[in-house]
Amino acid sequence: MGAVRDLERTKEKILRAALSEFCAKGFAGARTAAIARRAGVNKRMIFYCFGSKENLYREILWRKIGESMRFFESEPTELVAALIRWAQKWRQEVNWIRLWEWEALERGVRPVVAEEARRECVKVVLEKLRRAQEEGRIPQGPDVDQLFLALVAVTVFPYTYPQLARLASGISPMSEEFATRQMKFLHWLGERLTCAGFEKTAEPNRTAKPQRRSEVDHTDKPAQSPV
Amino acid sequence: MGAVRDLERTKEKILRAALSEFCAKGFAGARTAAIARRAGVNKRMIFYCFGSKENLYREILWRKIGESMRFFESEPTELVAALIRWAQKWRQEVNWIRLWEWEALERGVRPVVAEEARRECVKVVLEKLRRAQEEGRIPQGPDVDQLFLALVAVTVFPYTYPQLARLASGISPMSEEFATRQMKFLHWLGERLTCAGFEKTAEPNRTAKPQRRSEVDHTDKPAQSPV
DNA sequence: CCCATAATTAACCAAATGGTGATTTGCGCT
DNA sequence: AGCGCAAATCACCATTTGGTTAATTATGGG
Repeated sequence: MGAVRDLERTKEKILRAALSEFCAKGFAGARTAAIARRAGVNKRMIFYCFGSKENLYREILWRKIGESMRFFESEPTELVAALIRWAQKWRQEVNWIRLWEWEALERGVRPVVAEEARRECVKVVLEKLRRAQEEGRIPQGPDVDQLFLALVAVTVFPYTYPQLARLASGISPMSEEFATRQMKFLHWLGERLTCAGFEKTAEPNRTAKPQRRSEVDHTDKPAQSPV
Repeated sequence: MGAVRDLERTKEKILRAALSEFCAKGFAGARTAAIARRAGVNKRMIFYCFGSKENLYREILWRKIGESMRFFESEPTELVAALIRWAQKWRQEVNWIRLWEWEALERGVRPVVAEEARRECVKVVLEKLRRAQEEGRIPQGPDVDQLFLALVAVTVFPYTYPQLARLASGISPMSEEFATRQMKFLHWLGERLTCAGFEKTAEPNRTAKPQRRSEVDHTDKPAQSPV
């Protein structure tokens, strides 16, 4: 086995360990010694491989951002489906959310890494929403920007503030039970947002017309419906 | 002026400075030396007054939680109004949001301080929602827990992830422009959520609930329970 | 005015931190 | 076998950290 004295392998081990550590403690709170211990590697190797704690952090952000971009690119256009899909994604990627959150808190408004890539990623989703709006699949009323933020907000929030989610619902946001309730709510919300009277204006309209019910698979399949 | 050698005054100065520092850097990132400098006070005084960094932090949480509870108690029952009111509140209390967020990240799911007080605070709002639901002022469909989380989510999100808000909208979430757009969106959303397909039975019934103010306790124990 | 006491300060400390220089160890090659 | 070189280790550093010991200064009461 080439596992001894294999630099690539060592790098991977460090990256994996560093991801956990950064997710758990943030950049400032993370300890290089702890990363080394978790990785089962001499602390010196961190600096040998990545030069500095900062560089290591950047490297991890790059990787994670790449992943998330790939996710958004393959995301379904139908609103309820997207909501469900996102919620599931966040649930199984709490670490990524935490990383994101740490960064917002520690680093401030300007992304330290891959600003362009991120902008691109967001733009793609916004574009989809805009097209959906033009084609009448979602209401014309709201700003797509704001709508997008709201959709992400609703799905991500319980994992961003697990404390509050637990206080409100009485159970852990990581539990199956919570996920079920959330799905149910997201369905309701999605229907609300898409169905009633979006043909013309955002005028409140009494004709709550049941519309094509979106098929949602709770399993995390690719759910392809590109563009 | 009695500003010289006044312990209460000194405490206040420290608390104010510590609030900024903790909001900016979190607990781990905050530096006692920086707090002292900001407060224009000898570092030793922090420990003289509060015993430890940890205690100082707890004290601040206590105060802020008290504030937020008072806010929620006086909050309007009408949904759109509540949305608007919350959004405005968050906007002018970004520091409080940050503190909250830091805590979620650094301290984990279990509140370190005032768990009971918080639960009470959430319960009050949930109760209002439930009543609104019974009286038909908001739809019967959704779980109040989930609805509550979603409402908070939508209003708080831009300030939680200013990076993303900026990427999506192109402007700073702290700008006037953003606030305007958000208000417009919240109106739209509120209408959507309340109007279609149920009867509106307006009954301006407001019950003021007397609230016991908790005594500040430096030795607040985390109320441990294995999770 | 004096003195006990409380508020304030200065100097200091042990532990921990990110980071390095020097050294050893093992793999691949001839 | 022996050599070159990269991978891995070890011991160490300068700095920063929360926290403390002990000295100093003001204040209010007698």
